[in-house]
Amino acid sequence: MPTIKDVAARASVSIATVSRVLNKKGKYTAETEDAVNRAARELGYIPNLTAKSLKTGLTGTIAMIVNEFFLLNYPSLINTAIKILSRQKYGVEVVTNADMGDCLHFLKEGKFDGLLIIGITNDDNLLKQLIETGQNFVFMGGGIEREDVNLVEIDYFQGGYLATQTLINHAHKQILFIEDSAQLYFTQEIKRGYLFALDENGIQYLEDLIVTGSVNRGETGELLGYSSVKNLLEKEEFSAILTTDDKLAFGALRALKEKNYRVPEDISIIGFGNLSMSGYFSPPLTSVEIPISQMGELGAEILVNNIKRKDQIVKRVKLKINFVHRESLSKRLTL
Amino acid sequence: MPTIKDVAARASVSIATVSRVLNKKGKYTAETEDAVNRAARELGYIPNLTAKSLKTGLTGTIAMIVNEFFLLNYPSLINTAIKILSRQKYGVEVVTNADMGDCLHFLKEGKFDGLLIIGITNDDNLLKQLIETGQNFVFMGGGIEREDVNLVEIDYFQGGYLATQTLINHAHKQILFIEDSAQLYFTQEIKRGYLFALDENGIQYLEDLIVTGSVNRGETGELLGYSSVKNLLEKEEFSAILTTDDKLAFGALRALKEKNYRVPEDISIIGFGNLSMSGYFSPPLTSVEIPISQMGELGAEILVNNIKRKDQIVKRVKLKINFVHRESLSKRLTL
DNA sequence: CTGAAAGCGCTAACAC
DNA sequence: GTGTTAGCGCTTTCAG
Repeated sequence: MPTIKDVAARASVSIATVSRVLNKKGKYTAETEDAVNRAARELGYIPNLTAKSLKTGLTGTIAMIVNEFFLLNYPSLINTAIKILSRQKYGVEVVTNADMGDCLHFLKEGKFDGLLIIGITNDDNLLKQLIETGQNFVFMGGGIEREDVNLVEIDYFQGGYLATQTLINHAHKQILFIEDSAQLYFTQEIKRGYLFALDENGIQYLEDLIVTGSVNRGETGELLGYSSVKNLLEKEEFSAILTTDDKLAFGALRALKEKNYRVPEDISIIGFGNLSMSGYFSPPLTSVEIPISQMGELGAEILVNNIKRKDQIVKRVKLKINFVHRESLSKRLTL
Repeated sequence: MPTIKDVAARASVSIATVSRVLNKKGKYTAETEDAVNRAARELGYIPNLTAKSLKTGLTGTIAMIVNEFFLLNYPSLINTAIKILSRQKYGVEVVTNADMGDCLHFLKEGKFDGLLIIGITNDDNLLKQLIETGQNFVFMGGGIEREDVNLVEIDYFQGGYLATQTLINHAHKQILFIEDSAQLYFTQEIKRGYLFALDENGIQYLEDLIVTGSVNRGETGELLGYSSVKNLLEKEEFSAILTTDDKLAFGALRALKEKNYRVPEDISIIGFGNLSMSGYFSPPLTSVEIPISQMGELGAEILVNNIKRKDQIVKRVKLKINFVHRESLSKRLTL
């Protein structure tokens, strides 16, 4: 691999001059510019990024800390973030299964110019240390109490509340709630919305109508939805189902079909996430759409602004959900 | 941020000694070991990765070059690769929309220890240059003719052939073929299999029964499947559908339902990819499963072995597909 | 067993 | 306008 020295030698100038013209900084004549560019081209010279980083303290790469659930279920989040970031000449390293301690480590290693963190469990002590590094990072998804960190969150609570309220408005009282996992923040928030709506309408929630899976540990959402509904259909009475993600709903739909229940005539169902295929199921699934791409976009933009402009203005954004009415929901007729 | 100098000063040793004990290389007494470790701990010292890289020439990060289609539709590929690679202490930078020229650039920049390349269009000249760098990389998905590069491919051709043959065995002759895009390699291969099977059975293929979308440019697969079938149902005669990915099939399924066609009684349909929800549609979708996780796993392992053991043994693997029989397929009854 | 010193490839004062 | 030089923080000979 040729280095800046080789280029300098070939162009008969000093390495400083090479650096100047290649980075278009400082002054030089048109002739030296030509000579340097030609030498560089002829040698196939590509500047070594590591050396540059060591000198500048900037690596041009962002770490995206994301849990497996989001990576597998909402790849558009990552895709969008990468798009925005690469447009600004940043590379994106995707890290899964990291905790806040790892984040701190990453920042201290100097490998990244910033962190985009999604769906991590908070730890106030570590968060404090993160802030103290003075480095740039933004959290996504929510679950961070402190007001002095960048946060782009989605109003999952509102989603859970709205979905439940809609069901109640359609005369449903016994609503089966299926969640991917009790560990995931968004799941907790949706449940909080569900319970809140129930409570507000004077409906006592039933322990038996809340099913908790462990989808973040390999189990597929479809299977969880399928088997819970298949089991509970015989044991419990309910006229509607709310799930924390559409895949759970897909499974539920199938269980219902196999047991000869009609949707929505016998049982109504609302999913979460509005996946691309949700409108193509039969019946098309009513779902709470979450602005996942927008979250990635905003998060990336805030991070870049923080890094580039050094504006240490903390941004906190709460994104609204969008209720997508389709055909899996109707007024309660049975029970 | 404390540097190795600070640790050395605090432990009253030289920086060379600090480096030795922190990397457990060379010799040192138990006392110096303790002193250094204590100093490092007390200062919260984390070695600077950039400096280390500049010295060693190794960055500990792999670039995963992946097109948007794979990122969005098969996130498990990325997830698996990250898992394997991070277990070996490698970070993974995910790059989308890169071509082979970019790959070459990446290698020369020295930012990566290796490349994992998925679904990129080949360019023999650039490939040659890639090889000449002497760096490590492995291709995934196929489309590389040269025998002297690592390649983990999936036998898409066989998948397309088998699916079509199965349809023909079920007395289907007019088979609608819907592909995401003519640009994508796997799509071309599936089509090749489709045409081959047709030809082998003496069935003339019909231009009008081949629909080509541009899913890699933002269009959703479901919509493409839906609208093509909805249109063609009135114009063309066919008793079966084969799609290059399950999302297309989901759309097709919906169009058929809306037009009151029964699946599989009136029309049979086979998808590709066997997504997690494919078995939960109604009817459950017959699909050609592709070993996408396994591809990521193998690719990552081959790459790591190449880097670590410096075994320049070129590995070429062709992974088999797995036909998943479900209920969207039956013997032709109509037409 | 430990320290001094060279140097990875580059950028940015600073002199000329 | 251009060259010299001092590092960025680390690893690794090479002496001792």
